[in-house]
Amino acid sequence: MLPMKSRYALKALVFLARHQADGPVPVAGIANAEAIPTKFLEAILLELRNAGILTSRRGPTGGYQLRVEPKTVFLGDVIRNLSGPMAPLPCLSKSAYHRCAECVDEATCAVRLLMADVHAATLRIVDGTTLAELVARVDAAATGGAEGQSQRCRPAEGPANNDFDFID
Amino acid sequence: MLPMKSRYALKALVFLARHQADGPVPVAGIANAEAIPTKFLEAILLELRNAGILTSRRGPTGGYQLRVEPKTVFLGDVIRNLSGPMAPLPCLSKSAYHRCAECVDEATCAVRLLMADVHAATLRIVDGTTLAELVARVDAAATGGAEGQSQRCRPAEGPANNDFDFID
DNA sequence: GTTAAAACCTACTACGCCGGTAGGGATTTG
DNA sequence: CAAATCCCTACCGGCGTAGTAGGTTTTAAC
Repeated sequence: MLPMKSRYALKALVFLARHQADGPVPVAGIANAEAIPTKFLEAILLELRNAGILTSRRGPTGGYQLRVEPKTVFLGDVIRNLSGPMAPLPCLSKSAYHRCAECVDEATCAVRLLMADVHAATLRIVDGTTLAELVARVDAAATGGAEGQSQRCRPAEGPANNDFDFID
Repeated sequence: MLPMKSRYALKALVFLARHQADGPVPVAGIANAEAIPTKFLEAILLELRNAGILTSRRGPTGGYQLRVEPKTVFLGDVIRNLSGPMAPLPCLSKSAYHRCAECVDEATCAVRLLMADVHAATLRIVDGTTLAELVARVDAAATGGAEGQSQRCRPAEGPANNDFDFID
């Protein structure tokens, strides 16, 4: 499960990308629009600011706004900053690697071999998509309707087979 | 993070696939070989038996063994049986769907659009790989050494670009 | 038929993390 | 100065994870 922190952060960033021209937006404004607990969002935006993604201004007419262009914000970095590394196994994390206690031989660990692929696939998506691309995709989903649903952030690799119907 | 339950289960299944010819294997044997807490593994194997993947025999010379062929065991089902649905958002789960409370419009939810791709990519791997394929891959990693590392469970789709170096 | 090995079952628990809340302090505008 | 806003520290309840404890039942071997 993607933690609420990261979910709220992504929503707020999309919102801020939309309102780039409006100058600083106060926390309460975003919280109301996106149905996010205000105080919680406050802490989240602070972290995004410390991560260099947002700038803030205090006092009346203050608020938060994007510090950098949406096309330079990689969503993987957003998630990582707020919720830490997303490796499915400690031995697959580069930033927080540590050996699995129970692992007899890491090189031939079946779990690791499997999850390495999952991890790589996840990273390819979240680190291969920018905030700008995500906003564009939301727009496509809103205006395009059905055609927005089948659209992807990146052109699908290989044969475009959306024909799997797995359960979860 | 993949829960320990699923990790242990995968390890045990690989072990059992290797020892298919030996008849029933007692829990303690697997636990010792794979460095898994015996009582915990006991509960896990019981669940796998209830899921129809293993059979058991009681008494001396008893133990667990695979009920079905390794190539019919999909790893996604193993994880799902032990740790529940693996959707990154409740609104992406088919088996346990429920609407996100904070989501204003599901069809245009940015978080959902992004995570849907992640989810699909994950399912393609875990539901597209069988126990038999995983065993084969462990073998390749063990004997082949370096060439085993770059090998995938399935032929890579599209251009084989392993050239991303993301952090987590 | 006794012993022992194993599966099976129920209950309990310690710990950490997640998702907040509370309350105030600092800064800036009007 | 007043008010709006960001900023900071501290706290907390609930839940899930990763086990442990302690038995009962079945079955094979002697």
